Amino acid sequence: MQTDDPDAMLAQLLGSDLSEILSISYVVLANNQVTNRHIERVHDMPVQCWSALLATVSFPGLRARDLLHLFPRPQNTVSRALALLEARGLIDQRPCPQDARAKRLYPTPAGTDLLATIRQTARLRQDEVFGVLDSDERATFLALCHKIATGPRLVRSTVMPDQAKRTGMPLDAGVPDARSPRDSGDSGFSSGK
Amino acid sequence: MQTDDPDAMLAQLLGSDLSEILSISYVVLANNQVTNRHIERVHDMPVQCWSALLATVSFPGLRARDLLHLFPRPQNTVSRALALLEARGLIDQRPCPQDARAKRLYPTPAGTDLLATIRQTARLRQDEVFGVLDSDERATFLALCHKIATGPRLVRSTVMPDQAKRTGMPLDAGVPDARSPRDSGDSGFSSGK
DNA sequence: TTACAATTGATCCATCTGGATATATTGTGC
DNA sequence: GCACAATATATCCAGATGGATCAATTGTAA
Repeated sequence: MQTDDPDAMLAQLLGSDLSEILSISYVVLANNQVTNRHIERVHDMPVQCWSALLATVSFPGLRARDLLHLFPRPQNTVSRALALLEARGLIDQRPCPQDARAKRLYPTPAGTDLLATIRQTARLRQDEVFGVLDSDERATFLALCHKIATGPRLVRSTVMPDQAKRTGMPLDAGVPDARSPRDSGDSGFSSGK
Repeated sequence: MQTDDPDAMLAQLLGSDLSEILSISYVVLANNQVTNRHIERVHDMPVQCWSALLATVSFPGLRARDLLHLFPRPQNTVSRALALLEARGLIDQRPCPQDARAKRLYPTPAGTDLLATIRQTARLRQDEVFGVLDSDERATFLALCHKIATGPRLVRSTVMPDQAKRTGMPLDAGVPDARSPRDSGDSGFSSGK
């Protein structure tokens, strides 16, 4: 099937055999373009920073490793985000008495204030994105999202296991690049391997 | 409210005033950790490459700019993804007769084959993620996703406009000044982090 | 025609990302 | 106690990212 209309192409992809993954990814990608860029421009802060700030304000005293569970991202990304938040005086990282390796995170008043500002804009944005649904639909969508989010295979896949290796790739030969040092386990994110 | 259980924290965030945005973002972030890493490991290819390959196989003859509409990403990212796909012999970029600026994209047989492999795995992954829903729920979820995806404010926000400036400036109508890169259509609009 | 804005895609380059690794601490078994 | 694995976080650095810009073309209006 052929078409030249971008909207028709999008509609067709979102109705294909990969409709579910493509649809939800499209929504989040498109929203990220708007939201992340806005927060970056207005507050000079990448997305992982205000995610971390949100969590810290919501759960004062949590540890960096808890953030990995709330916002699945590489561990060093979280570490740097916290360093930035601390450098800006938005959070405090205090050594944990029970475990000297860990640090407990607490928002400063400035951090709490800034988050309140961001939260307000984010709420408006949320209503903008989900406002096309009526309130019953919104409730339904949220409930289904939660069901998906708590599914056991979302984070621990069997069809795409962590230890999968490279396939033969019989037909590349033409790329000078070729060497990639990937491998090994997933530091940080997983609780077991 | 205080808790030390990461699962309880997650549940609480996903039920907060930002529940909808946080929930859908969580699902996609978690899935990306699994899917993108897998494809990268197995096929040595970043996510934007197989997205572009999928689109090219689905709509042979499309132009790079169409990809921006299908997969909202920075324009240079798309440009590089296509260069890589071509270097690997997975697509051809042929000059467009109607418009010498543009190039039309066509999959090679190798590209079509590789996409078939990736598509199969992606389908399995999709069933893994959405399999926690019964088929009525899946249909409902998909329909609601589509409604959200086609909402006019998803891509063109009013609360987070493109021309927003640094902190301190509230969202007054801004300056509808001269040289603002307004696009009535949707060219090079994109870019986000 | 000429001039100029708009559009398509490629490229520059400062910054960011993330896999690997390092450092410090805790826990466990002997 | 000691040795060693596991855990919490920080840091290194090759390579990716993305905002800005460029060159080439097209469209448009005098």
